[in-house]
Amino acid sequence: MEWKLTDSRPIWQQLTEQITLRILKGEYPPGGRLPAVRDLAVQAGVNPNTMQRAMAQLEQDGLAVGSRTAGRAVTEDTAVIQAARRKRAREAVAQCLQILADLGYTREEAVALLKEEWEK
Amino acid sequence: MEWKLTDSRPIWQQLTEQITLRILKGEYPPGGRLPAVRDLAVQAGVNPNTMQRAMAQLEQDGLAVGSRTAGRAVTEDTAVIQAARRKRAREAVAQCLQILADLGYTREEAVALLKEEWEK
DNA sequence: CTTGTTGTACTAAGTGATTAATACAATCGT
DNA sequence: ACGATTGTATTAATCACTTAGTACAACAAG
Repeated sequence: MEWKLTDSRPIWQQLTEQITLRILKGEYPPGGRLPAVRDLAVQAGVNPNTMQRAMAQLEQDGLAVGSRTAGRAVTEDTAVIQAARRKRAREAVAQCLQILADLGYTREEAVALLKEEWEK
Repeated sequence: MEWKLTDSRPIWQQLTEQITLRILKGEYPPGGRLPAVRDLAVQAGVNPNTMQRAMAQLEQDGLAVGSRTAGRAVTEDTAVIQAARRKRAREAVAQCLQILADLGYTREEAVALLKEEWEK
């Protein structure tokens, strides 16, 4: 389990995104229990407080539910998970197309570039 | 001239990216002079020091050249500009495809999503 | 030559992110 | 009942980013 903390953005945001990704991929299945905050913090090499903040964001997004002392679990609401998955995919595509448009790429150039990168 | 400073990343990085974009689009033509650091800072509503840091990054990227007292200009090397343009486009596409792959999208689903978003 | 503009440098202060080190209450397993 | 684990809260310290204010040397234009 790898943790990539390369951006110059707040670490807790990056942690939230990566845990979210694991939920969306099903690596953390719906209803399944999440590792303890302390364990996750050790794995990621960050302070427990930072991981705590990432988990709080996860709950606010509705992807995780916290029971006071029995640990944290992924939501059982698969609709929420699927909606988040589609949203993330759409955002990624929209951002990419926005950048290409900003750079003045025509539709043909963009399609060509997409096909080219797809092969890698 | 709009300046979007919305991310939680360092402002100078965002400034560098947006000035870079203007160079890549040709809004700041090769060899053309760039506005003074102080003027740009006022336009963007940031401290001159912050804009200064953004410009230093531009020079390090080879997109701008600074003469000690006659202001700063865009590089005349169009090859550098075009290379940066292609690099940015490739990175955008690669990142998008990476996210889609992480989310478990098949090639068909990805193509469908791309076509769908393209229409907007 | 004088004046204004330019890039650059410097210090000080404020803010947010992160780390560190604890501490506490609630619950689960034994 | 008891100990271990869990989420949560608190306080302080450190660090990077940002702002503010000022200053200086080099060059252009008058």
